Amino acid sequence: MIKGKEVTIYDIAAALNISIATVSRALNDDPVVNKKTKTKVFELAEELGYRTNHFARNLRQKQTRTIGIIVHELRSNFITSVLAGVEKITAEAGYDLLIAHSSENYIKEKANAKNLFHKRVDGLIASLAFDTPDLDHFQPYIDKGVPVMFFDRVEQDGNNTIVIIDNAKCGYQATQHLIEQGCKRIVHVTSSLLRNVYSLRYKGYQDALFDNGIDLDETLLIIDDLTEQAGIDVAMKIMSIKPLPDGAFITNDFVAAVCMRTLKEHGINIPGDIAIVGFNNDAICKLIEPTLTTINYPGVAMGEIAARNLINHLKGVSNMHRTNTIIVRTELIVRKSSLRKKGRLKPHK
Amino acid sequence: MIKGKEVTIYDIAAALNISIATVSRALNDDPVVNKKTKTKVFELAEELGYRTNHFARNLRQKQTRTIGIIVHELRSNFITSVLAGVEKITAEAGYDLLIAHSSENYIKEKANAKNLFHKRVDGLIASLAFDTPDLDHFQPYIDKGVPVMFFDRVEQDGNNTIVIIDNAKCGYQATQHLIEQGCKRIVHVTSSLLRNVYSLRYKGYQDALFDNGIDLDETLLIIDDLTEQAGIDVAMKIMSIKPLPDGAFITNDFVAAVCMRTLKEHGINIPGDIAIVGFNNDAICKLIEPTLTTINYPGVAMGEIAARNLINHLKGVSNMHRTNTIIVRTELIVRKSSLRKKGRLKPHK
DNA sequence: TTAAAAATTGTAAACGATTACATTTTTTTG
DNA sequence: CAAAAAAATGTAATCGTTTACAATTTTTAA
Repeated sequence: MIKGKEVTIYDIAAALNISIATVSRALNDDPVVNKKTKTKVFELAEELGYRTNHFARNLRQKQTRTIGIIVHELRSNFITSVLAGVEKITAEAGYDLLIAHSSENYIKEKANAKNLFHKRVDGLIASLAFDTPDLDHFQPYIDKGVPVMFFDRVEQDGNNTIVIIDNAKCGYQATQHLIEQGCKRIVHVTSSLLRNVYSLRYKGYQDALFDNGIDLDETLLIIDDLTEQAGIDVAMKIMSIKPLPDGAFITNDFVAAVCMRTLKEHGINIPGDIAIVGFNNDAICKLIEPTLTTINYPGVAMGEIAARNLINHLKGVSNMHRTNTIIVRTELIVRKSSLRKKGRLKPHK
Repeated sequence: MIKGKEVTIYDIAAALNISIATVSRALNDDPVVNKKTKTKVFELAEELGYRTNHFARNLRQKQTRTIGIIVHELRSNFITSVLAGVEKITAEAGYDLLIAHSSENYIKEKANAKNLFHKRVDGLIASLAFDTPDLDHFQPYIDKGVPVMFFDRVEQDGNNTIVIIDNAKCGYQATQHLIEQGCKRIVHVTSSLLRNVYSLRYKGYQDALFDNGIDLDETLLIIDDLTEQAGIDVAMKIMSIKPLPDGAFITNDFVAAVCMRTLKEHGINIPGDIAIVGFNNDAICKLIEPTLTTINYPGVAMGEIAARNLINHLKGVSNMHRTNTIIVRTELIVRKSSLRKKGRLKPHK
């Protein structure tokens, strides 16, 4: 391999005294070319350090073999899991992955959508930011026929293919569990109700209360962002409510953990005074004290499913637009932070 | 914008009755073209939904405007921070980022290196897997003159540009701190000593012991991988040592947290019986009990620095090969898990 | 042995930009 | 007003593949 100069199929063709067409076909393992020729081409290519020029290829073939993914945040356990799942599938299928993150910012999300569109990704996977009000910025993809797959944070207008969990059910389960543990005044700590994930969990919370004959008390609803400070503020707010709530369903494990720490620092017993359920099943759940009851959120699986569907669609194996909504299984994992009635449910490992 | 058909500079040229050369120049904001023409081109491009064909451009210009990054693991706080830093800088500079992860596997790392090489990234940023024995798989980059920047997990053979922390110093500080807290038999829990980060921390540990006149006891060295099970095993191993060690320097916060939990479950008091220092300053440090003393590891900064240096080099602003080693600042953050002598050092917030 | 069929290879035109060089148009200057 | 200088535009080659179609070579069958 000679420094600087790139080897092209012309070099191989010249050296072997055959045409570039044959070299190209050989390199692509076209069954039409003679096996001996193929071997010679492969060997010489290896020897010369040939690498295909993807730009020439893509220019000709009009496809990029690239998938774009827009996430609302990079530094999140859940998102990293999704990315791992997506990466696994796309890599296996020979696609590149272009990752963009919006930092929960609609403006940045729009810019990312535009950028990836101009980069001509063959398909897009996206999870929306907190404050994304509509899907207009994805319209160019629709117009050009580029498939878009939304996951987790979605708009449920019925026109897109989405991979989600049953947030309402999760909210219901979490709340129901707290009620079964004897809680009557349950705080719900969540984030922007504009986002499906939060509004639906809230709905599940409301339904569970209703089904158990508990009146909805809107003063028990606390909205926060997902920062550490939010966890502290939430704890302070909870303690300021009189009489003290006896349960809390917090839609994020990290916030729940910070909140718990703060409550404990103020002498509140968990689950004795307040039983707590989080959301996500992050690693911290098993490390804090008491261990945190939570909803297990299958990040890797969601990533794999989104990527697989998208790629199958691109390959023409299946038609994404027929399957509209994919719901991934979740589970309530009961740990000590919510277990008051010993023996009624056995704590999950 | 018409569905299906891509708009090219030919379309714009034809519509405006000018040559494609002028359109190309206008689009690139070449000062040579008339302002009025430029406006017309821009407006029509916008109206028709023109998007540059990066393949045609890159084919012609022989550059990809893409940076590759190989990380040893995706699902890690530290790595995600680095990625966030890298992404910020590369995005600002208009470069794409291709992310590959090796899952701590040398074979996969080699495959990734090869793949990104064939994708012709303009530059590469990499952190090595546990068991990577040499840098041969990066030789093609060197041969072709593609700059490679290693960070964190590196080989210090002196030929590459690397961004690291002073691991030996960190190891020394952590150990010295434990000694100052009265520890005499300090366990060192770490990972593959083939990797610089771990071997140097071990060296720092040894030096601190030596400087304090404490004999090195090799039975107090425990090697693990970084899984949850490892944390449990480590705890069991520590408890089996007689007499019980009175301190532990564990080179990973997560392992330290799991280990602490297990020790506590077995009735061991922290820091009373065993004082513990972790490494990384992950979010869990402040959430577990007692809060974990650790070394703050500046992930975002390392990512930014690596990316900035690489890009400056690519732009010809600076020559990477002149700066060989960049050392990023770290700090010991003292929390409760190691604080025995009250008042000697005040616990960090 | 030879015509037809099958296998293999070759020719040349895309793909959509950039850019050196040439040409035309406009402005400046004496 | 004409010539020179400056500004703007155009022509055409190039980047490295893929691929429809044509041409050649080899194999098969009668």
